[in-house]
Formats: sequence, structure tokens, C-alpha cells
Amino acid sequence: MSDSFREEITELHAEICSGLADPTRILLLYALAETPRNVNELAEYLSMPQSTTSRHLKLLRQQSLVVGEREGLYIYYRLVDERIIEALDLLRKILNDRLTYRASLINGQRSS
Amino acid sequence: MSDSFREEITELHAEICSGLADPTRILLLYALAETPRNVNELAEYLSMPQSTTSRHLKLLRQQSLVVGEREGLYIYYRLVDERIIEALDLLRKILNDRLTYRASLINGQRSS
DNA sequence: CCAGTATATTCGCATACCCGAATATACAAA
DNA sequence: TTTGTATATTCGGGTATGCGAATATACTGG
Repeated sequence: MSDSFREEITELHAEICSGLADPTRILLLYALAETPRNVNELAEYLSMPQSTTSRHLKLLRQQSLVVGEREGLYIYYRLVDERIIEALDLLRKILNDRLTYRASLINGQRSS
Repeated sequence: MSDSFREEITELHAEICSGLADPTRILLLYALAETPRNVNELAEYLSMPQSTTSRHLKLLRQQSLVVGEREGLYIYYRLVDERIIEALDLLRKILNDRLTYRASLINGQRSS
């Protein structure tokens, strides 16, 4: 395996995948996919403290998965690249089919 | 946000995304996308201890991202669903375009 | 059934990450 | 410039997760 590929994957992890390493952040991404929102809206929407919301947003911001733009008194966050949702949806499909796969194991044939 | 969606995302994280929460595991997935391999082949390929490789494989196995099948003396691991690679490739595209996005920030216009 | 090798697990330890109340900062509006 | 609110950061402390040498287990093949 080439060193350059290793480096690319290491960066992929650090810059994107680690952002998905927490369910709260995934929820934030989906919440922002619906419509831009500010921190307090997000906090209320997800029923979590404002500080927690802000901390997670900071991470997503540092990874450029999300940007904030001030409008008057508020900073509205939005997705930088909507394809992150495509990727997450694909993972969800895999998840669902995986469940089917597991069921087939239970009903039967081979061992895991 | 509906409770059922929250639960689905929580499961998505626990069952798939947490598997991507380590660069080593992503490398393992790509290594297995090339061809099925056993633990020692993977360990050598990625230049890491056998115990570390096995530990990561265990996780991927528990998430049904990977399955092992014994052939004689060896257990060959392979991907359960190749779409995991599609998802990772999409994330890599996002990563690359994100770099372009950041460059545009540096060259200029708006602040992050 | 035994020997040999592939694979899995255990161990102590270190690091990284999450939480949420409290506090600090930043900024808009007047 | 001052005030009020939105947003960000800090803090202590708990939990999860990583590592890799050493050890145990599992299974094949003879």
C-alpha cells in the first residue's frame, strides 16, 4: 500500500470521518440539510445544551463541513457540500441491507 | 426532529460510522476491496502488528462490514457490501473539493 | 490425537473525546 | 459607547478507545 494513499486516508479520517464519529454531529448535518439554522435553533431542535451544540459546530466548521454566516444578530449555519448527506444516505442504505443480511444468517445457512 | 430518526442515526453511527472513526479501519476496508486477505496478509500489507489488525477486524466484523470465511488454514476476510467503498470514495471527493473551497477562502473573498 | 500455525484475546497504560454548567467573548442595535 | 443577546470557550471529570507485547485459543492436517 502506497504511502501517499495512506496519507490521503489519514487525512480523510481526520478531516471528514472523525466528524461523523458522533451521532450528535450527524444529526446536526441532517438538521442543516433541511434549512440553515443558528446555534440556538439547533440546540432547541436537538434538545441539547447550547454549549454542546456550539462545540460540535466548531468541529464541523473546522472540517469545512459547515459554514456560518452572520445575519444581523444571528449566525446561520449551513452545509458546505450537500454531498455529505448523499454519503450518509448511502451508509444508511448499507445499514438497512446489512440488517437483512444478518436476518439471513439467523434463518440459516452460514456462520458469521 | 422525530425520535425514530434520532434512533436511526444513533444506530447508523454505532453500526457503521464508528467503524470509520479510525484511519486504520478505513485502510483495512480499502485493502479488502482489492482482494480478500487473511489477518497476517493484512498485517503485513499495512505494516502493523497482527494483534492490532485482528482487533480492528473484530470491530468491522461485529458491524457486518466484513466477513471472514475459512479456507483451510486461513480465514479470508472480504467486504460484505462494496458500497462502503462507494461511500468512502464520495467522502474523498468531498475532501478534495473542500480543499479547493478553502483555497478560495485564502485567495480572498469571505471569512470563515 | 498431536503438532504446528493462524487467529483471537488479554493486559496495563496512554490518549482522546464527550458532557453541560458556568463563564467569557463578540457583535448588533440604539 | 453602552446594553443585551447570541455565540464561543473553559472547566473538571468521566468514559471510550487506541496500542502492541504477551498469551491463549482454535482449527487444520497428518
